[in-house]
Amino acid sequence: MHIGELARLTDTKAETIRYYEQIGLLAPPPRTAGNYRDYAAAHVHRLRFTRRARELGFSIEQIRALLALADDREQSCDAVDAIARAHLNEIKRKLTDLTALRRELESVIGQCRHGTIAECRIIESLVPLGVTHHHGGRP
Amino acid sequence: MHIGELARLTDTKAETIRYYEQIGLLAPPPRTAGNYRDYAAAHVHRLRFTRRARELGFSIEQIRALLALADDREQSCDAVDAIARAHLNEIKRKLTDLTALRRELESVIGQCRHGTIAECRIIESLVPLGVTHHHGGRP
DNA sequence: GGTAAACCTTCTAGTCACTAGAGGGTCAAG
DNA sequence: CTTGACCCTCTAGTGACTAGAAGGTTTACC
Repeated sequence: MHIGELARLTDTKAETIRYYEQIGLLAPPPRTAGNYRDYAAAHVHRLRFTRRARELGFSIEQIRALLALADDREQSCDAVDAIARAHLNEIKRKLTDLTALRRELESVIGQCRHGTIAECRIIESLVPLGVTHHHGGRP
Repeated sequence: MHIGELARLTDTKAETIRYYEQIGLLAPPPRTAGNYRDYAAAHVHRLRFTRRARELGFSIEQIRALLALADDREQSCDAVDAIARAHLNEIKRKLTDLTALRRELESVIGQCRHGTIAECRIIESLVPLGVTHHHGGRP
């Protein structure tokens, strides 16, 4: 199968597939007489795995590790579990940060009285300390 | 004041300050005889504003707009409000996505029975459709 | 056989917001 | 007069792609 069909089957752009090959995430397929990449079912499987992991937010390096583990069928599943848990912790951390951010931004926006910039509370909120504009004024 | 002191006062690396100057976010200060950047209080204010906005997740382009608005003191505050609200919506969207992600990842991890890779539910969860490995097997 | 469209190839450079490093210049203290 | 802390410019790297240029291949149709 050509790269376009693999792209369709995995919902991935052809450029991304070539990029994955370039960084060694997807094995280079054989080429046709016309130098076209010639993929087989195993590539579809591998790429679907990769894309699904990306959807779940795993990094390329994490996926590289997962792919290596997935091939060693006798090995314990614990290493996989560890990668997934590490990723989950990262997501939880981001959620905490974003939630704090939302609260803060909501508070900032809630103070808007829709007056002029000069009395804008949002702008004021963006200056952390008691630093004020001195537009030609004397300090 | 030299770039190092501005860096300390604003909790920003000197490289970042030079970067902000390069992209036109911070006005180029005058230079000393020895070609050192020579900052004044206004720069501290401006950079604090910028850094605080970055902490709140505003993009450089949003900050560029906010800075332009902040200088026009007669103008209505609504444009500022609009930028902040747009950003808040973006944050809410990310929170939704990330929450869904956490749920999904928790479910995936919860299925781990700590056996071998061959029977690993996490690995299985990473293959979206009913695509299976055929390690030499006949399809 | 000709040709046009759809597909493929490689290579390069752009995105975002910095960060790191090379290779040098300046300045104050001892 | 040298040491060390600071500063300068310029270039390249990060992650995970994405876009575009300039060309080659295949397929469908006349």
